[in-house]
Amino acid sequence: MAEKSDEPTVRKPRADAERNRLLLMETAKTVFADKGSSASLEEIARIAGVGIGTLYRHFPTRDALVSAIYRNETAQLAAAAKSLAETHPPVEALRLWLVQFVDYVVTKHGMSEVLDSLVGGTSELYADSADLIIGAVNLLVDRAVATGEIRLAMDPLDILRALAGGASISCGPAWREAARQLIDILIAGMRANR
Amino acid sequence: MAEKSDEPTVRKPRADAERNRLLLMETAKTVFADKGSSASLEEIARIAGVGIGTLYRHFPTRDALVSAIYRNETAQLAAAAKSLAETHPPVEALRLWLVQFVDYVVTKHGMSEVLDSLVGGTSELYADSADLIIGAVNLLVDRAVATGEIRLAMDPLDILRALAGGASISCGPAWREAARQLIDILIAGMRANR
DNA sequence: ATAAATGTGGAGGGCGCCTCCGCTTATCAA
DNA sequence: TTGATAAGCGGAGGCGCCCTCCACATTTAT
Repeated sequence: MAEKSDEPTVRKPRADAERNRLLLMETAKTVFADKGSSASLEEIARIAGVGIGTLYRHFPTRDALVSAIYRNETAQLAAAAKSLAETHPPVEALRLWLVQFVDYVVTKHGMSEVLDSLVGGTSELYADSADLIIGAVNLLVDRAVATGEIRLAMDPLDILRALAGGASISCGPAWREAARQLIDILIAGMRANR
Repeated sequence: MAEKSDEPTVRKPRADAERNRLLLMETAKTVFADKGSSASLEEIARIAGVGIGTLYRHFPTRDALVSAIYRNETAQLAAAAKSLAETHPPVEALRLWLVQFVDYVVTKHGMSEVLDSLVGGTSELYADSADLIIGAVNLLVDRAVATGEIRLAMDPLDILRALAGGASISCGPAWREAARQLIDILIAGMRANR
């Protein structure tokens, strides 16, 4: 046996396949940004210059495509929680991260798939990305609760739902500003020191 | 001229037309409740036993249909603001109304058209319903601000956006509970007495 | 060079949206 | 009651999108 010990045959993935995958993701990112998340998948394939079948092979569902596009950014957002936690006092870190979260959501202007993926909870496909976000917000909230600075009688995820949901209704820069105010109000409302 | 002075001919609206209009609204309400807001309009027409053309005559867009269905309930919700304002202290009235607002939204489980109509702002069709809601929340917030009990540095509508948006992501009873907590936190955060 | 695995592309069936227009039915005047 | 006529009905049909499927092309490994 000249193969790897556990797999009968391992073959280098075809070069054209990987090329098409990346091409589709780039094209989709542009088109989604232009036309919103409901853009036609056939149009994306057309613009990318590949057949519709190819798109579906790489991304069996619309969600899979969207998820793939934003996986990196999502991971970054989650990572930011850690670094904020290390460099800021608990409540301030939480506040800053929530602002970043809103910015992240707003730039995807109303892509309900993205939101569902992060905080909706039903989609299996997104489990990993969602876990990252959930872990991030829990880390920050737990820290702030541990110092006794804030109290929280609800799932932190629901705060994200409110912030993200607002964006899905009134997306764009206006919500960005509104959400900042909202975050301040929420933080104030959660503070334990009356 | 035996007719009205300004109109050449006024004729009683046909009885079957009005019948079909009501039938469609009832059917649509049921179907939307069952299958969500993206249910097929053709299916609604089929179940109602009318042609698709008839549906489109009465309700030129999906929004028009949804809007017609919930116009009454929306008006009631708006009216509740007035009666709460008369029977409760300002902040409590606001809190109670927000709870009612969430209940209202949740029962339409994630009908983004409804939400857009109320707080999204772009749709012309809903201007009247939206104005009612905007008037209601402004009334309550203004009252509470006037007594100095709360401060608010943002458009009250944005609070509704957050509450309604959350429902669009995580609809159902779970959000109902979460929103109640959120409302309490918001009220606490808006209180001026530190 | 050749075999085998891997990936491609687009035709095709299904469905929903919406328009258009020939036909039906209710209303009104005589 | 009986036309005349406006008002309304309904569904065929064009379009676009979704997604599957498979004959064919390309790549990799031998």
